[in-house]
Amino acid sequence: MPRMSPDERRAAIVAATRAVMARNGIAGTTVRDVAAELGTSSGLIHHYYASMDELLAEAFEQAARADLVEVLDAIALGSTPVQRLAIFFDTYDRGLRDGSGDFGMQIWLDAWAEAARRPALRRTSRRLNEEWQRALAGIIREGVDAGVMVCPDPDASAWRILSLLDGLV
Amino acid sequence: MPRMSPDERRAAIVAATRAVMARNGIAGTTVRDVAAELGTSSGLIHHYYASMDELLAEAFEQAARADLVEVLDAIALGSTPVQRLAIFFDTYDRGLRDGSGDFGMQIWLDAWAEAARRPALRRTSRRLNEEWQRALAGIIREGVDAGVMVCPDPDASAWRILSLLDGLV
DNA sequence: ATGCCTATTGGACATCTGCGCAATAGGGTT
DNA sequence: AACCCTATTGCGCAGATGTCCAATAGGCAT
Repeated sequence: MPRMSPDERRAAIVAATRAVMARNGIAGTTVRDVAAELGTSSGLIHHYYASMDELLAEAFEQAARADLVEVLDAIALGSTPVQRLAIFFDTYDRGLRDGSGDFGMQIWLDAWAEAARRPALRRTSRRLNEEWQRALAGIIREGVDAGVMVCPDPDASAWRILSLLDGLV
Repeated sequence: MPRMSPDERRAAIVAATRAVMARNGIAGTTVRDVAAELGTSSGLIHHYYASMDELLAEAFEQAARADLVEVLDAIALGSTPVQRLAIFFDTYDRGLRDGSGDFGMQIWLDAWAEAARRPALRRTSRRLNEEWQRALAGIIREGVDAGVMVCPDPDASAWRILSLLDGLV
């Protein structure tokens, strides 16, 4: 109800959307749910976000990027490529158990399923996935350059490893 | 339009549902879509299936079981456990490329996402998944009994292997 | 104080969904 | 040919959803 600056309001809307998403899944997140979570009217959401697709994409991006940043920060603690790779697997594993982060990997399944109907969400999901791949490929490339790993095609290997990890959910 | 026997009609409804499911995904399959695909009225669907959930579960079961049977048939051609395991991986791999079968693995993602809202579909999905696990565990157990494989817990290993394969999509 | 800009409201609207029901029509039996 | 059973119709209902819009109100500059 209180009047907020556009930036604050946008942030509050996305935060409320993330909360509802974590509770009901992406498909179960409606404009009215978000408005109720926020304690405002539903019209306000559309004052800041042109479409629900756009809002869901933004909320998913923030949620997914938070997990990515968490893993990247943990990786930065490793001093060698091998250490960093070990930390990557360890943090990734902990992240998908929905323990520390906002929620686990279920949101990625939702995102992939909803992507068929929501163009903005599809683009965001695809972009985030590529960022994960780039991060992992970077570690492998470091290892190859340092001579402690052997991998003819780090990019392809990164894709395959991520696929395996995702499947473990 | 033509009058059909209950058995024929039920089969026709499920077939039409599978067609729509393959085209629009599980979430995008509505009663009216199925009726249009079938060339009948929407009321007819409810004359044979009490709920949409039930119909989707039945259609998913038939589609998923078709893939399972295909793999099981291929496995039967192998003479040794090792051969059978190789055939399993090979056929599974071909199946998920949506080449031969009705469609690929996308239906499993849809099923998992929709399972949150549709109890019957959730039960069916879970049951089919267990059948896959049982099939794979059976092969491993044969290998262990024959002394050509070593595995302390075939059931757990089967789950893990299936997770990995699913992730590869 | 006055006035303007805009954040915020609350509901209307169109669409889509699953579902149910009274009426119709087609075919097999007698 | 008369009849009954039921497969089939077509529409209506209630609920949910995304989107839009005219009206309101709160705060900042003047």
